[in-house]
Amino acid sequence: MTGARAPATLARLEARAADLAGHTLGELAAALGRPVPADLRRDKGWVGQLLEAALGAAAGAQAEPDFPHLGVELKTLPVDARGRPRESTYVCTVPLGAEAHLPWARSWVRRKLACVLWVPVEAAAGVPLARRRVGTPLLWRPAPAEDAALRADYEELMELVCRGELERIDARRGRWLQIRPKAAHGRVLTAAVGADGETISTLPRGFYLRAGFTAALLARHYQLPVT
DNA sequence: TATTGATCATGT
DNA sequence: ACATGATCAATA
Repeated sequence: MTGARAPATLARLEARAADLAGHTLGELAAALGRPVPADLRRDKGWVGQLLEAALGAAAGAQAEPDFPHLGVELKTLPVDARGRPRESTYVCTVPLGAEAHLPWARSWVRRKLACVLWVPVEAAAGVPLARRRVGTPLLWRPAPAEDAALRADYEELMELVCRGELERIDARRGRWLQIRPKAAHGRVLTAAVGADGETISTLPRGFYLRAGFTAALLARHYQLPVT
């Protein structure tokens, strides 16, 4: 078997995700008949894909949520021994053309983050991949304050994009939402609008949620210490 | 050690 | 080329 069937309801999805908590990636892989790579260096998406299969997410669907009928996006979250996120979370590509003018309410970012099933996965250095454990899942919808904070970042960043001032954007901008390169390698180019309205070629960028944002989400839900 | 900028695999 | 899934590795 390569994966489970998609849960019919939100309650079933949550229940299935809850059942995964406490199990190791090795156990999941064995149950699904998938080999465990020695490390993630050449297979960075392995953990996410394993959880997709275990939960019955639609595979290879583009520009669609992982569970289209439920409107739910699945995100695994690598966490340290204390349960705090180790990495930022990729959200989506930054629109550099006409889509760049979309207001927050209709933006790609907001759609992606409308309803997310976060699944923490142990990722402490030194713990072998097969022995890493899955944590307790969290189904999340942005609270009004979270939505407003993300909107502020989005508007600040996208204004620069719209003005053709992409060069002024680096990962330091944005309180919670940041923009960073997102490409197979540094020579990839995509079309964008320049400062004088002309078409230019530039490195594709992606929106990422800072680890501090996801840390706050988990802390609020699980009552972890906020250090 | 946290963060930024670069990169890996796969499918359409 | 761009979407999915992210982590790696150099730097601050």
